[in-house]
Amino acid sequence: MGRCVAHLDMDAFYVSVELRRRPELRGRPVIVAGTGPRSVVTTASYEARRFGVGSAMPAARARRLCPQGVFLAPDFAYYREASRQVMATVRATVDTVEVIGLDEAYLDLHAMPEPVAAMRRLAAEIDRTTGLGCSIGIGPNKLVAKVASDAEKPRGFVVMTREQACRRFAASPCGLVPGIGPKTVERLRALGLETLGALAGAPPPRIAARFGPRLGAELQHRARFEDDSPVSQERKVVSESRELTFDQDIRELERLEAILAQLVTRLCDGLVAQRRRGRTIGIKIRLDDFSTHTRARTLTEAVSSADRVGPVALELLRRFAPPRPVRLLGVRVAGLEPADGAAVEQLRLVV
DNA sequence: TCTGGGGTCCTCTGTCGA
DNA sequence: TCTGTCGACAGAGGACCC
Repeated sequence: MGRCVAHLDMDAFYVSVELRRRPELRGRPVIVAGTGPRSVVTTASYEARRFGVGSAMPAARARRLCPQGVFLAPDFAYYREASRQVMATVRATVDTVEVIGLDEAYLDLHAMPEPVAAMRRLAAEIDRTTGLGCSIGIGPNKLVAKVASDAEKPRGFVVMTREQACRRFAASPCGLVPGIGPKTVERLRALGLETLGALAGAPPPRIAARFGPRLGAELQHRARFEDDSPVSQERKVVSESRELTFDQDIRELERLEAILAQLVTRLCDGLVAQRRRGRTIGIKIRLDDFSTHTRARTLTEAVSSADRVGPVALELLRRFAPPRPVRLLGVRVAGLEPADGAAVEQLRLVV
């Protein structure tokens, strides 16, 4: 029996969760976005999307496009709780569940006798127990399932073979499939390849000449909806970071140092609480021209406390000596491991 | 209209030791 | 002893995702 994978994607998740506690806003354009002058839209309701508002758009632009929109500040603790509720319902139906973020999951259905009927029941069950809508795609691999779940949102339910996906999306832009982002779309366009069908059928040497043999082959696999990546329940956390974009750019090194110290404290409090530590300390700096720079140092032993991480981060910042005003500052600890021989399971992210 | 926060993974390059 | 090669690793940048 071949593989059978479902992708479950909650519809406009953050907005839908907000509407549960504010039902009077149903039917109105609701936009979850940060409050600062440089914040972006996290999620927009389908009513707001009709005004051209979309995820990752600057909130200021969203306000101009949709002045009558209801803007809500994100409440991630509330969304996490809603996500736990949804995923608990999913796990009650399916054994192998790979959770992606708060609102998505891949489900391995190969052992399920009637997977399509089971997924229809699951969507209804999520609606009944949480009041939230979802879209589900089912296919022979994660790639087909993912694109299928996106195809008819909201409350979509699409079942496809790989061949059907190839036919249905042959004329779609290459950026439709995950892993082909805006930059790659541009490079493909420069080769005259605008659609998935064109990319899938292009001579491999031509793609390899532009993208290298590995990435080139990978792009063509995706265009043909070929994907053998497993549905894996556990994702290993390899790094943790805290970063902050300032409302206004900062020039003074002393102010940056003080903010860096706060970020280190926030990061290390979390690491210590989770009994994790790491060997590589890094900083991230985005300048006012939006160029991003990272500096890192790997220590001989893993650390987690602010008084060990702080001085390293500070020295990296001083050595970089930002040549222009700074818009974002971040700190990161990578190469994470358990702090005290604790079980390896502590490194696993089980959302 | 300028572009968040928190992640993963890949590529390229330089260094170092076997 | 010198030189070339190779792999591992670290560092930096970038693409991409939710």
